[in-house]
Amino acid sequence: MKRVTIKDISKHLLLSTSTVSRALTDDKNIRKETREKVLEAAKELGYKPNPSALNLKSGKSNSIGVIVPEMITPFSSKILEGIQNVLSGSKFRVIVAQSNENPETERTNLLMMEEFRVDGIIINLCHETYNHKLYQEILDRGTPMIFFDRIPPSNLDVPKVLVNDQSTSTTMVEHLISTGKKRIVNLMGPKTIRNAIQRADGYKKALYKYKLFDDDLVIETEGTSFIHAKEAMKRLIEKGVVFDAIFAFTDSLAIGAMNYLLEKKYRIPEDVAIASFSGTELSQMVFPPLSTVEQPLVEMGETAVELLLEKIKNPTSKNRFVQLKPELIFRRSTIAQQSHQK
Amino acid sequence: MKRVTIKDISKHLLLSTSTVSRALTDDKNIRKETREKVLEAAKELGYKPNPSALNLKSGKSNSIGVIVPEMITPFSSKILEGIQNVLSGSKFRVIVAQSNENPETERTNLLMMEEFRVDGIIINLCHETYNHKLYQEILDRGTPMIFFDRIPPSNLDVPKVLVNDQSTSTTMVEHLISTGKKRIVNLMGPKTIRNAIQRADGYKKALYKYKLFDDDLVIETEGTSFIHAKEAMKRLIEKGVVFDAIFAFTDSLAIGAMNYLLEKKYRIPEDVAIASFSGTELSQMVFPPLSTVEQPLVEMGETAVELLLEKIKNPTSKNRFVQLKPELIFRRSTIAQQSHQK
DNA sequence: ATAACAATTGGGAACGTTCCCAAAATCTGC
DNA sequence: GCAGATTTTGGGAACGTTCCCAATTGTTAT
Repeated sequence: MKRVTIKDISKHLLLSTSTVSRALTDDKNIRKETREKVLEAAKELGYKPNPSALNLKSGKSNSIGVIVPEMITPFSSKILEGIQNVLSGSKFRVIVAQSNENPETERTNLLMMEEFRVDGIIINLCHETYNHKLYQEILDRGTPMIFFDRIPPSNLDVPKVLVNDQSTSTTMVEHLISTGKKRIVNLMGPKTIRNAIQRADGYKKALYKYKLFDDDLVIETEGTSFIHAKEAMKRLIEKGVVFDAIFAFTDSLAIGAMNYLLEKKYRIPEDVAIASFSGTELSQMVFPPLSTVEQPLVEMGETAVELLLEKIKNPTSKNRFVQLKPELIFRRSTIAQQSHQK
Repeated sequence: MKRVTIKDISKHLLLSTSTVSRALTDDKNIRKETREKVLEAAKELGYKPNPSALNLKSGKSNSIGVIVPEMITPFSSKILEGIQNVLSGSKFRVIVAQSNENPETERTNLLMMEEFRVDGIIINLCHETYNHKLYQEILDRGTPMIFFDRIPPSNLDVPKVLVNDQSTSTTMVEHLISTGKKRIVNLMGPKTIRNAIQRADGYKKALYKYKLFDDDLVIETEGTSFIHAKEAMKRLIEKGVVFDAIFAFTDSLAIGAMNYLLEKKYRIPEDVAIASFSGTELSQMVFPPLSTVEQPLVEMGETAVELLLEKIKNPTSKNRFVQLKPELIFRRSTIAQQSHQK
């Protein structure tokens, strides 16, 4: 299975490899007729450039690394869709790795990508601080990185894409309040995730404003899976906390909580209303469908690559911080009637 | 950001590049002390081999392409987990592409991977026949391919991994029958997917056996998303078909159908029991949780890479066809009581 | 027709490795 | 102590490309 190389073309046409290369790279220093002849022969012989040779020459791998904490929910899938949208047809390939919510795995993935000399990395962290030093090192060694969704603390000056977690959370919690709920639980994710804290802050702001805040209402989960939400709900109920609504950190947590409550014969939303934050199909796949903060995930992916391409093109460009606008979608988990449904 | 090369080491130690290379590749023709000296220097200088150079030399890219129809459900994610399990720590990198259930995109992905000279491709088809010729061409040009889950017709002699769709479906449908259901709908996927037909065959076998078959009970969906299931259910009900159970092609379809019915105030499983086929977390994320045929997805991924590595090592090895054993899990969507739940 | 210049082409180094072959160093046994 | 065998090292081609520089061809103005 010998592959056609530039040399094969040059032999076939009795031209030098330089000339063939010129034709293929659209160099101006070549006669039109020659170029056409070469392109024709290339097509006829089925020539495909050898990426490794290109990479070796240029020192660039023409590939972009994407690291995500998980792919169990459609969240990352949507982001990837956005990334592919921008990159399809370009010279860049995408290499994807999952950290499985484990900072050590994230570390391995990062080093693997760097070793592979990707032209840049797009990453959604799984722990706010654990690999902080490594990010800086990789950046210093010259690989640009873009952060989205779960971003690092602000003392790391890097391009970022995300939505305004705090103010959007406030709005969503105010919606719960507007439906008459007074005892709203914040099912927050682990504190090692920045957004969990941001969204909790937004929640608190709303509760303070309406003088509804109570420490007992805030409960932290140990992880981000629906199972962790069930555990947390169990704890909450055993503790005897009274509540009539839940604002959850993500769709998965909201779903775990909702199922636990349905099992215990609670009515949603009459007994307990549930709102979440995410933007994945999951919120529509359960019953009743969830009111949620729908983040523009595809757009987030697109934006992230664009920021990266900008950085690759011009490494000294300023680090931009793009904030996207999420949409609040009200569904039956907070509103009993059929109206208002998307 | 100049990277450390073998030449840097050789200059640093006043050795030839050949010797350094020998030390690094664990060649026996080298003095122990020399090797140690080199390895130490390599570590000290932070040497990392340049993959492109390796690839150029060997003609291999040390990467494996994985093509999946979608990543909205956790199905592909589980498969990837298995693939990563086997490959992590190996020299192979994984490149993932989604076909978005579009055979044309699948085609582009395949050609892209071939152009990138992946060492092999692991694929889950999105259409049984559309790219049939291309598979053969790629195989003929020397890139091994492994098929899993949705496989091509048997006239393509390739390694495959899957579960026994037909007989397992029969068993699951018999479970529905055993709970007293008599009008069992087969919510089958599109006929362009082999497994949809296989599972439908298994379904039919069970219904024939108990003399319960009725053409009206079989309904094809236009796609594999939960929305397609809702559409199909709407059609079915408008047609006036009476039914008391559903056997769905996948979790997503089952969920779509279930939500549609919950919305219409059907009780699950009392009015309509629902069973599906898949093995993803989705079946546990909904309420009531779904009885489903749980496929060993991680194992399926692992097996697929193993078959591929076998093929890469020995291209003329026989094409194996591995059939994995799924597990039937009975949950509340078919059994009202709390017992029997996993 | 010819010098001067522009357009086009060819030769060959370079990217970072491996590996074949030859050279050098070391080790045998007598 | 030396021929011959063996171990260890170095030189340099090769993988497929690009790109600099030089060589060739074509064009223009005198």
